[in-house]
Amino acid sequence: MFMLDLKSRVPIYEQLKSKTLELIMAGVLATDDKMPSVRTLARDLGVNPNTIQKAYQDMEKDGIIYSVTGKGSFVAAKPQDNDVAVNAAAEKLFKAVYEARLYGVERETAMEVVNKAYEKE
Amino acid sequence: MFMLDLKSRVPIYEQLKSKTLELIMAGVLATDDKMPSVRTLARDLGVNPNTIQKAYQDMEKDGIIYSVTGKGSFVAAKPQDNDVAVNAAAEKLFKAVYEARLYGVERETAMEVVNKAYEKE
Amino acid sequence: MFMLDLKSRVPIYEQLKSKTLELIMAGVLATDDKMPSVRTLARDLGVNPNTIQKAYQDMEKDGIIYSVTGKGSFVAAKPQDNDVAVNAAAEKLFKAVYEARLYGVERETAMEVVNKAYEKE
Amino acid sequence: MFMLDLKSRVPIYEQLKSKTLELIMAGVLATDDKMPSVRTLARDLGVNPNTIQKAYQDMEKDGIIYSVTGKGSFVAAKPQDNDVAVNAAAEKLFKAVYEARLYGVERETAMEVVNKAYEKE
DNA sequence: GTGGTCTAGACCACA
DNA sequence: GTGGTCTAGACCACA
Repeated sequence: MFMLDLKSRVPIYEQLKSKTLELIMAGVLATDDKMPSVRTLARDLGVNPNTIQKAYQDMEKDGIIYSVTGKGSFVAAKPQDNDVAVNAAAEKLFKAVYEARLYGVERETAMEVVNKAYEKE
Repeated sequence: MFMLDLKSRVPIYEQLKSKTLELIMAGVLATDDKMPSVRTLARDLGVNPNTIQKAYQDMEKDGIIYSVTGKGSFVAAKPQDNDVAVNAAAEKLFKAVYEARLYGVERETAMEVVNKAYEKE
Repeated sequence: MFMLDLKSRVPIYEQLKSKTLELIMAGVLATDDKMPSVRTLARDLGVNPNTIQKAYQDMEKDGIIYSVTGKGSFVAAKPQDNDVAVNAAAEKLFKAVYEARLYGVERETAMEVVNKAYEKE
Repeated sequence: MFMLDLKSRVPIYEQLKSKTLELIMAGVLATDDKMPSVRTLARDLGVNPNTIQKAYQDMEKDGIIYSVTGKGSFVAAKPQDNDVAVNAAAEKLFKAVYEARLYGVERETAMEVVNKAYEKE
């Protein structure tokens, strides 16, 4: 379920975050589903538990999962349109577009980039 | 020319980078134009020379300016389409769009964000 | 582990970057391993924290490490062939070879230089 | 003779240096040939005289040309194998190769890069 | 605790 | 004069 590319230059914890988000958006992981424990997932993926821990902490901070002491981590509510997380993502996007513009990326090119990112998969 | 907002939460050196890029894209600063010296600009803006130095070194790494020891700093060529810098900016944009999508930002919202960033000013 | 030559003409922050890269390529530092904190390393090496900070920020820009505010700095994935970083390095190399050629360095001499650089150590 | 690409992101003064070196290595410019004056060349190329001045100063420093006050600039001796300039170029090359190696460029790849740079043209 | 930004200096090589 | 490196601090947000 959480198949990652350990050889990619994308940090493992980033991949895990993306993967989890994908599974949530696709409906595979539903609200309040239990996430695998840090140790279990670390063993299954063959990576350092600290790495998993970091991804979980990041996701908790981003409101993607929540943890209950002694019970584990669980999937939080699916991001909705006026969620804090979605707005933060839109804000980040705005900065990226603005900087791309400064570096000479044309509006049309930016639009193509958006389309490419949404068509993929 | 390099008016900055010293009270902004945006780091001074980031503001200086953006401002310089804007001036270059607007044609106010042309290729090989001399930039003010680190010390001069620091004095004029009322900030520490190290802060200006950091901005200049960042810009040199990004290929925005080049510096000649003992002579000063100069404007590098304006970024062109197909340029390394422009492509890197487009690449960064793609990642930002992709992540925004993962967080549930709709394609239409992304489009609006792009338009907003290009309309400004 | 990070033994540096403080008396060398090579800047301390450059030495630290090279050393870190060497440790990563040698497998001593693995992906997601925690780097010593800026202050800890500064104390251990007997240099100013700003100097370490500069090295760390350079390395983060180059994709060698990544830092999480409040948590620390971590080793990014080992550069792979076809990586952006590796390609950028090859690009830089091409320019250096081309310029050396312009200055009258013969092909054989260039080859020797390459062998010398790869034999060392 | 000194046709440059004013739209390239390579600094004009760098292009002028490279072009001059090429012309010298190709035998088009011979030792003690007079270089065009800074003002003449600036007018012919349609660039700022400061840019030409910078290129000339760099080339004089590198021993590619020499200037006689009141008479102008002249082509210096063609770089020979044990020239200071050639050795400096080889030294620069060594550093570039070493850094490329650190970033994960394989020896074979480095060799290919060398061959590509020498085959071109 | 962690990294990120900034001030206020010093000294260096290069021209 | 110019940029480049470095020391010795301070204060900030984030966890």
